[in-house]
Amino acid sequence: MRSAERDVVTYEPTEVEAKWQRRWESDGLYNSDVDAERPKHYALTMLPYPSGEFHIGHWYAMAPPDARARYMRLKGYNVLFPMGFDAFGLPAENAAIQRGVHPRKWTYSNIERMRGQFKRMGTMIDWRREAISADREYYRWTQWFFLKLLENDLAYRNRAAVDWCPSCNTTLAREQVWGDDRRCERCQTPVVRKELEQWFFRTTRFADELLDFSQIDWPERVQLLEKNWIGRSEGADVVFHTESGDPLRVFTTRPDTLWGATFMVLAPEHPLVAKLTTQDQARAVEEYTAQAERQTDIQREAADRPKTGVFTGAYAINPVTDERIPIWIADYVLMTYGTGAIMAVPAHDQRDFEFARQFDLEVRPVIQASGEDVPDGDELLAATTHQGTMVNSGPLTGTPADEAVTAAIDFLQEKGTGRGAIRYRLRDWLISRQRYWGAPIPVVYCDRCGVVPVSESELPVPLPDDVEWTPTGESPLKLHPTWRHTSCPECGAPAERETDTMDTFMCSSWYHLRYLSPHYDAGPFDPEEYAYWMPVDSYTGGIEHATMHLIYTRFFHKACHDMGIVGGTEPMLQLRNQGIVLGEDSEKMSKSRGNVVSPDDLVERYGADTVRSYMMFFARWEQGGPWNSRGIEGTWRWLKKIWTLMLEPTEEFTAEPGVERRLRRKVHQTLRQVGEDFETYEFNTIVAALMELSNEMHQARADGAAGGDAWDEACDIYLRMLAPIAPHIAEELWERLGKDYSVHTSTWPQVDAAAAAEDEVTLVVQVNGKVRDRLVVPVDIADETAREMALASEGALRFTDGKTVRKVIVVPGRLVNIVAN
RNA sequence: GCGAAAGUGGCGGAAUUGGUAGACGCGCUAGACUUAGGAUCUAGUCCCGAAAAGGGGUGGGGGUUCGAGUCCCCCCUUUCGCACCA
Repeated sequence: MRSAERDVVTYEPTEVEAKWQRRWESDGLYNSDVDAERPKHYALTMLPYPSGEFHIGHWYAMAPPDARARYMRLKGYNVLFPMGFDAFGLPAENAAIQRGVHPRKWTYSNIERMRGQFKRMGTMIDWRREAISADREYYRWTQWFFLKLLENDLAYRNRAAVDWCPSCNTTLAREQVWGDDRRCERCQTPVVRKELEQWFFRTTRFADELLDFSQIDWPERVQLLEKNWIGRSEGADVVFHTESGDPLRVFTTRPDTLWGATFMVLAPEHPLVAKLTTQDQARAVEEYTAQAERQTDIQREAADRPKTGVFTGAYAINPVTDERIPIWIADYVLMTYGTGAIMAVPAHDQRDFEFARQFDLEVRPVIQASGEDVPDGDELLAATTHQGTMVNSGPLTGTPADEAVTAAIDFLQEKGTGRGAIRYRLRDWLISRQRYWGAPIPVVYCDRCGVVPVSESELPVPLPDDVEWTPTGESPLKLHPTWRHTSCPECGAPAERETDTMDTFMCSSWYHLRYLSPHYDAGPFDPEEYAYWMPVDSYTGGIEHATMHLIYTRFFHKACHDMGIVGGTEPMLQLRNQGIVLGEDSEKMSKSRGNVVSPDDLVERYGADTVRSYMMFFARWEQGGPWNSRGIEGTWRWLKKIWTLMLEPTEEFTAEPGVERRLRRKVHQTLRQVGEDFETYEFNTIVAALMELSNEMHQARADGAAGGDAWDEACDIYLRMLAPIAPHIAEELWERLGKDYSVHTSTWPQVDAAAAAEDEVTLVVQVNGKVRDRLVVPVDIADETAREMALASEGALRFTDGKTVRKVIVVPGRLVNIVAN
């Protein structure tokens, strides 16, 4: 009966998938709860922005990690695989402006749609733990964290020149300004600089901690990007003085070359410029400064542009030589790095060299390369950076160059004119945004009391729904008729709310904590959940967040650690990055190019299991690559073949023992490989291995193995291995083979090492490194036997004939190389 | 300019980390079965060679080694990040 029925059943993914998705949901199969008895595994994938539609990149980012989380579950871990939405942000507001839909409505209906797409993907997400950053119960705690940072002097307000996107009408963090032409990360509009009073977080205070990756397993590439971004430089702060006595601080990585400093250069915006400029230079300086100011708005152009600058008319005293050296201003010195002023050593710094040649300033070498004469500064063609010995350097003269930096610092410290110092490229994180759709900054301005934090019991400071969001450059909250008016939490007098909202990266800096207990209202997270689940064991997402989210979230966690809010110092122990799925034309997918692949269409045509499997198979996951619309056919065929392979009526069992032994060997070898590849995120070879095994099973069936014990074992193990990858078809076949629900709550099989072991190997016979024969021999063949068999093999004899065997190398159980001439 | 990663069949990609290069899949070729197929099945598919024998082959050139896709040096190309950071 049953087999007759099986005969006609064809694989209908749509039916199978809908059936099991309903069942799993009603059974709460993917609920994860604290269970002290079992080891935990927190698998986290970067939360999506609810843009409206799932694109294929979402599948690529989500499906393989989902498979891995499922694998960990089968391995016996209590797995938490949560999901949520990074729901505040500009696109919602832009949609509102363009289409007149309220950002809230736009965002939440997108979430609705995308949640449905997630469910169709067949993920093991525990939706009870969903967190949405635009929910009041979420941003209440985002605001709470802001207050904590403020309380602990990790948040501050400052008037500073900040990057402003004229199209998004808001300030941007340094990290959100991209490229050499300084464009807005979101809309590509060139940014301008504005002087504004803004909120910052003290990320720079954590620079060294952020550079320490010793406790976490993050890709080298990410570490490097972050190291470059943080840009730590060791050197010295040196105090020069102007002739009129004003201190002029510089930072240098080369204090050893101080004796070669023949002039100084200030950034045009340097505060001392106006004061020290002499009467007769005033006009030139003003003109240059005005021009530089205009230029910063575009950008100060490429590095290979000729140097420009103007003499201020003033002089400084070189603290080590007591010489009088001219002070210039030039736009190659940036106000935003170091102190905005440099000592120029043209003999040993190429930029200073170019400047000196441009304006005919003295070039004085202070390092002599070993075995060479001291070069004449006037004749140098470029700055020299070689090692050697210090010359013309007062007490340092004669010091080997590699000891000179330390010696110079010691000398400065003794003299009291400088000390060792470390500078970073990293800036403090600017978090103010002049936009509506974000978490309001919970601060009130009172004429009498100044900046007053909203008290915790008053949180959240709610975002009003009735706003005009015409972009004006001011926060829409400022234009609201009543919202900003409040009373001072301290003195009760009329006061005004901060009308800026927070950068959405603030929301996403702690979402992994909110997942632990999204509805908890005694704190941002339930400490019990934290104690069990944190830290995140496996974090996956795109590398584009290396210098943004990933720096912010670690800063955030470390700050919370220092404030006693969390116990650990690292939020995510392991990080892995998926690559990018390109269009079939190998270009980035975009609507304008028309090369966008819609996952919904694929799911409709092939089913979620095929799409999931193909996501794992089609490229090396960490690398990504161009889409191939024909390639998915192969994966689709594979699943169909498995279906028939397992459901075809069983013929008579006629297999010889060798067939079963071979089948079992392949099964257990595959099992071993699949397990290893899951550990290392090598998803493509997992699917390849399973394809190989199904080919082998096909052969075994042809050889009459179906119905035997080895066959049954093969099916059983196969389905458990398939379950993480293609959860629906695995569950369906599991049921049809009469096994207990659910395959997803079963266990990962044990490798039978004896079954996996080969009893024969192909011994490669080489003569002078070239393969001349292949012999099938017992796996445990003695080296001496192998050697003799190799020497006697037909292929070897043909090539050793008439030659003398000089040497024979035996690689046990693998290869024999005969050296003969 | 600085830093990093990567170059393997027509294509995506394997290769136990120094030991049979090209697993698996796409595509292609031939055949079978079908009213038909863009379904399914079988066989083949790195290049030269009719075939066998053999030879060549992992961007290019050198080197180390019994043996190199893998290690070292030089060069080329591509991609990414930073970009006058003192």
